[in-house]
Amino acid sequence: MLDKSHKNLSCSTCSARKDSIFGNYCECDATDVDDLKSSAYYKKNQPVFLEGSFPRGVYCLNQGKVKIFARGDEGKEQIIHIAKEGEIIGFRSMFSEEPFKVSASTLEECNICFINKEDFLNMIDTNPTLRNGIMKELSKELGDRAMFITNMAQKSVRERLAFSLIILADIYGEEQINLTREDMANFIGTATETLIRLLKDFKEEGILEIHTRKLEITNKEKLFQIAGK
Amino acid sequence: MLDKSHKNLSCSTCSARKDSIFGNYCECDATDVDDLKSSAYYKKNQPVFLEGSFPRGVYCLNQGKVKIFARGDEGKEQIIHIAKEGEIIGFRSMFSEEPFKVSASTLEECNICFINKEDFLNMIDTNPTLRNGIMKELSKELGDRAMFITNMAQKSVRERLAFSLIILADIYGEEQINLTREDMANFIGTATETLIRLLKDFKEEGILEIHTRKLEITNKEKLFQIAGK
DNA sequence: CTGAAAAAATGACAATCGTCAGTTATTGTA
DNA sequence: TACAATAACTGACGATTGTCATTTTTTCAG
Repeated sequence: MLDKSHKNLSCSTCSARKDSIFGNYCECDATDVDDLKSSAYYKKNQPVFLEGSFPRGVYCLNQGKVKIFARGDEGKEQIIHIAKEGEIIGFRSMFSEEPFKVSASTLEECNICFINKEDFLNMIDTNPTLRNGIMKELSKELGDRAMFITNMAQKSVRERLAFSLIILADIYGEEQINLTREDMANFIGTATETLIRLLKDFKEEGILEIHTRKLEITNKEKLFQIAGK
Repeated sequence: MLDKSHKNLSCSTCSARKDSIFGNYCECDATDVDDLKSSAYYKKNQPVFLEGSFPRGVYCLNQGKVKIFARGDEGKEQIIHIAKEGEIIGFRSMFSEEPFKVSASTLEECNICFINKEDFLNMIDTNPTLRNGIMKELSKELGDRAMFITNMAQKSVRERLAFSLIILADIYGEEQINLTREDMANFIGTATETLIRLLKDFKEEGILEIHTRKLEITNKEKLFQIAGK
């Protein structure tokens, strides 16, 4: 499944392509992108890019999940987003011409392709469909963040956990949610201990089963109820 | 200062123009925009656009401040952003082709210009400089929101108040901060009562003076200290 | 397979913060 | 100017949630 050779990933056979901006918006041949990109294997917990540095290009996730996070004043991580197969990450700072405001780090073993800044910007300039796709993506995300902020500000930790589990279940799809308690707490915006206690509550309420690190949602309906709406 | 005639605002004499995307990125003549836009006078607390509706165009603030807010499950407002003179609002949903995720409402008397959706999209398509400006703006905002989320999730209400006062002081510039306690609480993400108590604390600590609704910051240095970094 | 390190879990405790209920002050308007 | 409506403020109280300290479990490298 995972290709550790760093070489023979191809866009034309990329299983993540259909979920990606390229798949949806790029009329151009997959091979066009193929020629430009390079691909690499990442181990678990390996940085992809770091807050403060300047982008040299964009990353397209072929396989695996990546956390996007900011750091608070005391260095505590706040996970803003968890990117999965098909997503392109790291392009925002390229447009804003600022250093990265966030860092990205793999949550599991990953295959990630890389497209050079110049090549990517060139694609954007010459391909209106792709460009519109990117603008759409940026705008959509801004809307999502508004909701995220509202949830953070107004919901209790219990409600936020329910809400976040729904999001995570969606990201992990068929798989079981697989995050350290610390990462999960940093996504929800709470202390690790509080998260653990609430997970136990949820378990006792029959909402989920805990298989050590992996979580299995058994009553999604109730999660919606707790999350509110 | 405020023009209630709905008619004789001109981009070429617009004092907000220099702070706007148009001023910075649009090589085109101000009169080009002039011909397309219409302008209107808004009373205090008047909606500009509403969550759930579809955008018909974009709004350019000539005079006055506008709050951008989402609503939580119980209908409580969460203010995401306060827009001031020169800012363009309402264009995100135009790109995402979704209904508005947020609402906008005037905080004071305003003059606001309106540009039709088709005309604006046409400008974007034909003017790469403007387009890049918009993309830069979208990306920058996404970075800001990541920080906003982190602050919401990790800072205490006291720290958030300090942080928010710094932002508000910047938005209000020479003027004194002028918001209802409720709006301010909805910006910080706390209960109105808590906000009032903390403002009193800050006053006693010599950080600000309260002139009923208006706030005068007297010790910005200390605010930075409390906000953390 | 084993031991060390990392992660998960538990308990005790205090403080922050939200809620409710009520009073005082301010604003806008007839 | 007075009155109603809105906003600002105060007090009491308890629940939620964070912190610290410690134990148990899991993971992983040698």
